[in-house]
Amino acid sequence: MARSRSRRQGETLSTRRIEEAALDLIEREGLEAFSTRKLAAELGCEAMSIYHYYAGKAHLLDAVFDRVVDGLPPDDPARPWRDRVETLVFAYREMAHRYPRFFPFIALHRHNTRAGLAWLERVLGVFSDAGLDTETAARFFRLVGYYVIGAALDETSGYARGNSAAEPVPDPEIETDYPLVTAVNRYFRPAEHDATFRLGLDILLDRFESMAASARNAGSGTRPRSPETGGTPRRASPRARA
Amino acid sequence: MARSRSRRQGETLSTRRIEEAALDLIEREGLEAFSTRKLAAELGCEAMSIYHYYAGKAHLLDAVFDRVVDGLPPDDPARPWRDRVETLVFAYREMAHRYPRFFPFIALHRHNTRAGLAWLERVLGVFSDAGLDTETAARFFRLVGYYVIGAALDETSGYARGNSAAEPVPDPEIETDYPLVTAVNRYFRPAEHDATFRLGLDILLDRFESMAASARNAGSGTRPRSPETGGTPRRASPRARA
DNA sequence: GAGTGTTACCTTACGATGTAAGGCGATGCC
DNA sequence: GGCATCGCCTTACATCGTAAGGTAACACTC
Repeated sequence: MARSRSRRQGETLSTRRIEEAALDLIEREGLEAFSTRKLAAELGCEAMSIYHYYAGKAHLLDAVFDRVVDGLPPDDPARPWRDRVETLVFAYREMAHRYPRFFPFIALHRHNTRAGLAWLERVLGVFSDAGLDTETAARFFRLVGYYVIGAALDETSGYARGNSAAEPVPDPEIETDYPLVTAVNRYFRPAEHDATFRLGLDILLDRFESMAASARNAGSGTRPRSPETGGTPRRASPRARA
Repeated sequence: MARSRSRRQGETLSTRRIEEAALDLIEREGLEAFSTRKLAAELGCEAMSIYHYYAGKAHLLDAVFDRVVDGLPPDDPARPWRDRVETLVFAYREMAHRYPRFFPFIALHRHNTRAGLAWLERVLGVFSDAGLDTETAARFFRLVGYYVIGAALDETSGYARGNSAAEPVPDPEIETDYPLVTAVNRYFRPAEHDATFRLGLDILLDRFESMAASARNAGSGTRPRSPETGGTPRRASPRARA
């Protein structure tokens, strides 16, 4: 019978095999096209066999999430602060590029599993070690996160996705009606992604670093006070600070 | 017959009625739970009736996308540059908060419809008017976009989504094993979103503005040269520029 | 080695989904 | 009055997640 096929081949199921096949299938066919039945076909088993290992499709995807996030690199507290952030940030971005179809799931998923929390804790550790108060570290952690996730999403899913759009505005019309879009398109090519990403990241980290520096200068011996735009960021924006 | 029910009630279908009901349903039940059948039930018609107006579900969603993006405010070229960006940026963010369940669709969707392109053109117009070269304007447009979209996604979908996670790590465990996550949680509450968002946005726009200022000072009469980290952003990051 | 559980996987079935194919009454035009 | 077009419906199908329950192979105990 087909019953013992997999066992005959020594291809017994396992969470590892299932999750790797799932990730593979997602990257090949996309997250929306991914189904337990297709996955089962790939694994040489029936769809319901997967439910022996996971309570449902969502739980399987959670496990894939964990597996990917768990693969992110560790932090090395011995190295300079900025190297540490950049290592983690670029590793995250590379992960997004390695799993572009699955990445939106990661980006929009609650990091409330152990692997997710461990990753958050790691990144928070680096921001904490920069020598600023908890609030400033927390805010920068978050806003750098906004930036990195936004960038990774846009690079992997933003322009590439052909979600549908029956009539994708003909090129000639774009050129005449949307001249700026046309002019700027040249800097949006994948070859430019690195440079653009670097630029924005540097701006954010520069500021964080200069705030840390001025906090250090300000008061040795005093509690870290709320520095520059740190403490309670003002609502009115601080125009050009030339 | 039920046939003429809708016509009796004077509730004839129309793209407008369909799209508004769709958006409403999506916001009530979520994007994934949205189906043409539920929408039809809401409209008092049959599922297939919708297909008279749209080639498919994807096209309907495209139309909803267009409708929402079309509702974004115009630009007022008479006002100061920074006010203009901020108006558009905050309007975009408010749109995300008004349609939190639909927003991920917008954020990850190609802006290749007329409404999408018009929006891009509008925002690009503001960045172009700041007085920097095309490349710098293009890069800042993009990286500010990364930031804003990342922030809006995180604020609306990031922490709120209970996508699944069978065993959501018990709080006591979080407190002992992930102390930084715990310490920092206080600054991640919705009440803090405004302040955090403002902080990051200001950092990015400050830099753009100061680059524009130094470009103006540098050469009146010369072509706008590539200023500061503009032209070809260096790979090696420019450490603390205290 | 017979009996008893447990594991690992399968079969069947159900309700939901997107949508292709085609029907049918009401309206508009000649 | 004849006929086309419009607006909406009926039916049908493939695909999806998964509930319920089965069953063969193995792991025990006695």
